[in-house]
Amino acid sequence: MKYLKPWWSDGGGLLHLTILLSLAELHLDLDLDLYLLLPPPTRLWDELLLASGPTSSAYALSPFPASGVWGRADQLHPKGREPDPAAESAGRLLREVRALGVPFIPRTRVDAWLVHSVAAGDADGAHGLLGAAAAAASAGGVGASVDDSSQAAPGDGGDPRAAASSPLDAGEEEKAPAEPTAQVLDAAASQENEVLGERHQEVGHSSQNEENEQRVSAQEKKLQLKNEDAREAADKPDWEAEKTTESRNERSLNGTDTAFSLEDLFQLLSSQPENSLEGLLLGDTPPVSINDGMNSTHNVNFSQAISHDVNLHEAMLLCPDNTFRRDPVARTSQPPQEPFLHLNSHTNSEQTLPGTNWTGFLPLVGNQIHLTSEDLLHDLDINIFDEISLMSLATEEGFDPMEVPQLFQEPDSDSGLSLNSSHNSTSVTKSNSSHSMCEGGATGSSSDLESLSHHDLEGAVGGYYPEPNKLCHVDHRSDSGFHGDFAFQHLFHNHTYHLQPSGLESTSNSFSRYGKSQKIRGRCLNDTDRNLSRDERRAKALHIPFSVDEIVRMPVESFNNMLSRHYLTDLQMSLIRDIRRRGKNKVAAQNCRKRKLDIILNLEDDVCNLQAKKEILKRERAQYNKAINILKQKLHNLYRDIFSRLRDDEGRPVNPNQYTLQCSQDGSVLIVPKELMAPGHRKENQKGKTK
DNA sequence: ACCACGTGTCATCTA
DNA sequence: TTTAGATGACACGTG
Repeated sequence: MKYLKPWWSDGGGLLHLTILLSLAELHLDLDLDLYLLLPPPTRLWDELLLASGPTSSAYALSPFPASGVWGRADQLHPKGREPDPAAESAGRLLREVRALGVPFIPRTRVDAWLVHSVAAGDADGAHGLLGAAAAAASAGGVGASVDDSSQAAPGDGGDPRAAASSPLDAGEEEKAPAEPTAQVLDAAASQENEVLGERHQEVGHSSQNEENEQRVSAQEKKLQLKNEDAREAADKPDWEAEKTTESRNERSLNGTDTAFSLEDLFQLLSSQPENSLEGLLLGDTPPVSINDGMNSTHNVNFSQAISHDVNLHEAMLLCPDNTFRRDPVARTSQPPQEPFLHLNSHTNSEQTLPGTNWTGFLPLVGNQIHLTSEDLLHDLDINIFDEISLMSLATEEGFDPMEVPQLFQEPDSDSGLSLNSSHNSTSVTKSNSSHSMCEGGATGSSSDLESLSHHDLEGAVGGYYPEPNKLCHVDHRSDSGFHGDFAFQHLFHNHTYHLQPSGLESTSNSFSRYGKSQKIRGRCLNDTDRNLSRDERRAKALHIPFSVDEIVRMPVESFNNMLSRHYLTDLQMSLIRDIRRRGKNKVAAQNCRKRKLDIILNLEDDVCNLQAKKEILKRERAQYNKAINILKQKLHNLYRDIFSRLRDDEGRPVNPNQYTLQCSQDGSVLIVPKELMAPGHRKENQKGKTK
């Protein structure tokens, strides 16, 4: 899992769309629909392209005509390629939509979106982005898929309406004509359900109103059932509730799920009076009957809905005319064309800021999106959201790194991180809890940050609740409602970096904490986070502006210069130094072990070589001994032969026991009596006797 | 459950 | 004296 963080500054308003991209999917899924709003070319593009690979169908629709960059993401590479007609068509559509102020939403096959921050007082800008994004998504052709766009674009002459007819729209949507841009604008103007009826009249589908009513009724039933499930889950212990959730997930995957869905939320939103979103978010709204389009209706409290994992994006994408529906059959039949929106209710707390009228854009989206059970498969890792929230802070204006440790502070570290959007029993974004969610009561807590809080960040300055406008979070887990400070009560645990004077922790503590974090990491982190080292996640959490690799590998001078060039808090500085120390030591330990291993291997080789030499020497020794014995035997035989032939002066045989043979330097051989072979005199005696 | 191995980390030593 | 590197020891994960 890897997330990219596009941004878009719209007329002074700043809105962050933090996107979680399953880059693994990018690699695996050739039918990926990826539309991003990014100001290319940026490093993000490189990352995206690098991650997505040449086979992915990532599209980028730049909201900036001035950038002149439109087209497929892989064609937006700084190297520069010719944009394909489909992308140009989509770009023209987007420009038109943007010029008309129609909402636009990037249709992205992502694990999750996070509408992070909308600058206060710039509601128009925010609406422009979000609305435009929604419109683009509704246009379908823009966000459908590469194939879709490429099929529609070449001949449409840039007509956005052509692109607006999404092949993805299946079922009832296929009955409805493609919604032209003008109608998108109408949808933008319509912020209440009643407007939707007008829109349907315009398109000549008055009968849809009746259908809508039927769907509303069905959704009401559905939500009623869901509320019952929620109540049941609330009464059950955690593990049982979890089982219930899993069971529900399974049902959802089978297409029979009646879990609270996007349309539920959207209907709820649409049914709310204008400017009531804030009230909704505060959880002070009465239950609303919602039809899920599947013959069930539910009374849903908005706070409950939010807490039940309803994504704001999802809400944005919902069609207020209730034409939105889920079509598992169509999804399975056309998997590549299915919109793949994994949505979560991570909203920016700034939505409650004055001047940000979220209700203005939410109902603007007059698009039809049918969620698929596949959507539910893509869980959102809570850790990512944790980090997204933090990273988003870093990009916002007025971000103070000093706040980071304070952000980590949370009164109840065991309450579980509520970023676990998929842990609620009625989550529409069903998550695969097997790999993204923690088990147990503290489910959803970010192991990453939890490791920080529980293991490394303890003792840091705290007691501070982050400013609401700095965070974006919805507690999907809470069944108790949607409180005004919901976004901050569960977002951060005691995620504080433990700063000691030495920057180090005692061995025992660090060991125990390390072990705990390892366990938590293994249980809670998704694949990407699991691949991240602890320091990497720490650095990410503290917004260290350097990569761990840089910190570790950088030469000392460069490292010091780097530290001096950037304003870093003591906390960050301490973490950086710790990261560098640990990284260096890690490399040193690896080198040391490698050396040790090499030494051992060399010694083993030496032992083998020496043993081989020893064997050779043994064999040589044996051979030499054998040769010596042969020579001795020969010499002995020679002696016997010589003495057998020797005769004394009287002609008698010479006794070899009494005489011996001596070779002189001149080659002559002497016969010397043994008793005369005294040291120092033998030579002379021998010579004299021989003579 | 036990063991071997690899790895990260810390404390300490060394150049 | 400071510092980066080396290394022993410990804890943990994994097969």
